This record gives sequence, structure tokens and C-alpha cells, in this order.
Amino acid sequence: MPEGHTLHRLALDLTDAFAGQQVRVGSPQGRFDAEARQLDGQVLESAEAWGKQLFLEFPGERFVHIHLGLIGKLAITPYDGEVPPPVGQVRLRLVGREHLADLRGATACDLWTLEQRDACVAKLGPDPLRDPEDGGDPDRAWKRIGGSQRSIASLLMDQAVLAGVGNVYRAELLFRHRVDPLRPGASLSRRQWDAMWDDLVGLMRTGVERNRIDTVRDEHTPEAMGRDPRVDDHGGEVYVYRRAGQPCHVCGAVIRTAALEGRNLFWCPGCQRRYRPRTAVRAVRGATPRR
DNA sequence: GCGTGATGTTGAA
DNA sequence: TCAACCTCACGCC
Repeated sequence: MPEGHTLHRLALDLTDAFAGQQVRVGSPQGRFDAEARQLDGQVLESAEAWGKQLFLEFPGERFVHIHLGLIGKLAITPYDGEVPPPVGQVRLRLVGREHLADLRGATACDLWTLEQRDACVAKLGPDPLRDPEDGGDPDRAWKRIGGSQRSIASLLMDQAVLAGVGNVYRAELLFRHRVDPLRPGASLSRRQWDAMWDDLVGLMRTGVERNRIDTVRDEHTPEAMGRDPRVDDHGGEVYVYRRAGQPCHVCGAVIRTAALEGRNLFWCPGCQRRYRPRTAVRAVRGATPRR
């Protein structure tokens, strides 16, 4: 689940469930035990997301830093009376008045100082889910993208360029703007980038509201097109992500996939026409066709 | 029931 | 470029 929308949604849900309360903090699995002991019984002051990073603030400028990675989950559940025993490898457990939260499979769960938190945040590009004055300024991303010969597909996934975008939003954003994933960042116009950013803000806000990624426009929904809704663990309605070999909802061309920097890229060869620069010969690197 | 792959990142080779 | 992290839904038996 974890692109930026998941972490922002978790921050909201954690705030509702725990903020302002004394919480029991534990690490049934043990790997966070020493840190958990220091926080046990303290008030959870706030929960905040920056891109895919999640920070839980405790008194004394101490922050639990969580990064879910690919397979991590943070499950918040209400309980009534007895607290159920942990199931599986629970790295971190928070117990409040009415809810408990269990963290499993995360890449990172650390107890950080304010300085460590600030250093992490300082390395991140702007987050479309944050206010422009508070970490969500698209100009900062454009400064990196507009001058780069790297592919826009690579740039969008680079958390130092843009924070919170993952493989699904990348593929879908490029599709919605009919952009060839391998185009150099510098070949985009400022106007085009602004349109992409604005779109991303809307898509990701919808993602926070629905807690899933939906990117198809009204005219391409299953209801509008009379097609079956998507059924898999991703769940959202999308144009190209994990649809390789299937027909494009818009033009009918067969969706393609290729590995780029270790991640699967998906695009429609009909809607996202190959970009060819006017002058220089473009070097195509790093993309290996598959299937 | 078992094997696979996945919305991510780090650190070693 | 690849293994590791260590979860969970899915397809297939």
C-alpha cells in the first residue's frame, strides 16, 4: 500500500486514535524494545507524514521514525476491554484508550532526535500532499527536473526530487499527461510540469480520502465503460499500472511494461508517444523490454 | 497448502 | 545490480 497517500492517511488516523493521549508503547518482537521502554506511558503529541516518512512525536523532541518500505503495514484497530495478543512479528505496538496500532514488516522504525528528523526532511523533495509553504512547493521539484537529462520516470520516483510518489502514481501520472516515461526531465515545459503537479495533488488527495489509488477519469470508470472493475490487492482503478498485455482503456493499444532501475514501468504505446528530440540523437538507456 | 511478487529503500558486491 | 527486509494477497494445486 505504501505510497505517500498511505502515510498521510496513517498520520491522520493515528492523530484521531492517539494524539494527546498517554500511550502504552511496546515491541512484542523485541527489535524496538529499548526505545519503546523510553516512550511507554508518554503522551503521543502528534503524527505527521513527509513523503513516505512517518513521524510520531513524543515529549522532549523525540520522534519515532517509521518507513514502511515495500511490505510494511501499520494496522490501527479499535479494541474493547481486553487488548488482543500480538500476531506475527510486531515491531511496534501502541495502545491508547480505545485503539491499538501494530507495525509489521517496516524497513525502518527508529527513535530519533529533532535534528535527525530535520536532516531527513531536508533531503526530501516537495510533497504534493503538503502545503506549498510547508514542504509542498512544486518550484523545488522543477529546479531538479527542468535541468535534468535523466528520464522523467526516474526523476518522479526520486524522493529527493519529489516526495511521496511511488510506482503507481508515477505510471498513472505519465499516462494521464501522455508523457513518454523515458523523456528527459529537461524536455518538459514548465507549463507541462505545473499541470502534472496540480494533477498529482488532486490524485494523491483522493488517495488519502479513499485510502487507495484511483486515477481513471469519470469517462473511463468501469461503470462508464461497462467493463469489470479491477479486483486485486491494489484495488484502485488505474490506466496502466500492472495492466501489461491488456488493452488501453482510452485507445485500445496493448499496455507495455519494462524494467527501469529495478522497478517495473508501465505505459501505453498509443497514448504516450515516443519522444524524439529535434536535434540531438537521444541515447536510450536503462530500459529493457520485457514480455 | 505452496510459490510468487509487490505501491520501497539501503547497503554490499 | 542484487540481496535483504519479512507481510500478505493472489493463482494454482
